[in-house]
Amino acid sequence: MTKILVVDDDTELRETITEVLEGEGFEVMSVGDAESALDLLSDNGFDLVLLDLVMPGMGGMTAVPLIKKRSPKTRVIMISAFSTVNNAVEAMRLGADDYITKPFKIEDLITAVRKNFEEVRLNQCRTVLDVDGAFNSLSNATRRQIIELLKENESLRFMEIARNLKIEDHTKVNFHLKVLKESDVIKQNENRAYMLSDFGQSVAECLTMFVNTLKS
Amino acid sequence: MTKILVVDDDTELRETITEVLEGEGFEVMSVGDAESALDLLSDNGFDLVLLDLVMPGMGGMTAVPLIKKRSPKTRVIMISAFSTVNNAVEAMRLGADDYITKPFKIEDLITAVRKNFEEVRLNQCRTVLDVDGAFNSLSNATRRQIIELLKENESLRFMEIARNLKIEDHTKVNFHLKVLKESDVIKQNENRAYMLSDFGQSVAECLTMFVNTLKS
DNA sequence: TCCTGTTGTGAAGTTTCCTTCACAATATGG
DNA sequence: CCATATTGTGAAGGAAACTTCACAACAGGA
Repeated sequence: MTKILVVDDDTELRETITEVLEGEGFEVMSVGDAESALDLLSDNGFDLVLLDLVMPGMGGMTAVPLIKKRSPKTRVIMISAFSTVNNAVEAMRLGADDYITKPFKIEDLITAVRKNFEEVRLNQCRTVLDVDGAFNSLSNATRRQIIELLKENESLRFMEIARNLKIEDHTKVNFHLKVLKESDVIKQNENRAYMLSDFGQSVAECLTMFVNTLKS
Repeated sequence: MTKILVVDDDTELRETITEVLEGEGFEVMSVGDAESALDLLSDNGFDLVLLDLVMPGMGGMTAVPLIKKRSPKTRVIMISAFSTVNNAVEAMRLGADDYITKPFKIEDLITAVRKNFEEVRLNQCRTVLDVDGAFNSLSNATRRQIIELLKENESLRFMEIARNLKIEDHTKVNFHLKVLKESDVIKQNENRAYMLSDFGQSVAECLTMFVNTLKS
């Protein structure tokens, strides 16, 4: 269930937005000022905040970085009646993920909300998969050795790797090579020799960076 | 079985060394020139090379970097009758791990060999354990999220973490917190709130570095 | 040609990791 | 003080990762 928090001092508008979004299947809460919003955010995990720019007490511009600090993965859409390019840019620089101007058609709001969720999902899928693959490769000591070996050596034949690692059972080596190949860390050239892929180069660099950082 | 390669043009000395080291329980091969040594090294996994500095054909000084490039984890002990400080320094700079002067007492040779193996083992134990722990922590997506959360937030209570991750089953969170605590990535303060340890700070930095590198 | 070393596959088996469940000790607010 | 929320433990089951085994295609050298 995706949770949205509406922050606006205009009670009527708040209720309208709440009803509409609940009609779209979201779980919505709303508060009238930024301070209450921040309190709520620290406990409950909201996915998105609709934040009014101008409010009594803390304004939206001040609230954005605080929200982002407290709950970094929560998306923030700024809503403003006093729209200038500068305001919009400033809000985005401070961490807002989107910016829409009042008055807005209710469909535009829904569109903006959906768009932001899609972006979140896309981002997560893309990089999480890559990072997952990389860490999966690196979580195993044998595979780390293979990567380091290939970083030193450009390209190596199967048995060269096996012997260098002093692993008797060649099928064991084969298993890990397969894993590395499936996550695109290594590839085979026309002579069946193994070498790092482009992605593998990055992973190898990260690995040494990592080891160096941990040593110190 | 630890394998040693002796490279020296003096056949008699080679045989002596071979016998002694075999008597000590090592598996020893020997060749009379650096070129043959390099051929052998690419296939078989030697742990240590005893390398004469002066030989007909390729000299030891030239051979050291080639050996290290071909087989980075193999230790190289340089042996020289023409010992000067400069030679020794240069050999070490080129990648030799130790340097002993001819003539030497046979015990000194054995001592040097043993010392080098111990260093290897120590190094491996030390850093491999740390790195292993770190990668073990990072190999799991939930644990990565926890680390990122704690990187943003300084310190968090148990339920704050659970809610932020949207994990219903709190014991699951507890499990991963335990793993992280056991590998010294996180710790608990006096209020039972969780925070990154010093080691955890490094790990967290590595993590973001890693993610950034992979994104590009 | 045969033989040996290389490279590979798929299917057990084994271990390690992760999740879930049942239960409990300790706060903390009303 | 009671009720509820928080925090924690250990054991049992399932899932995923790793290892081992049996077998085979294929190349190159004697």
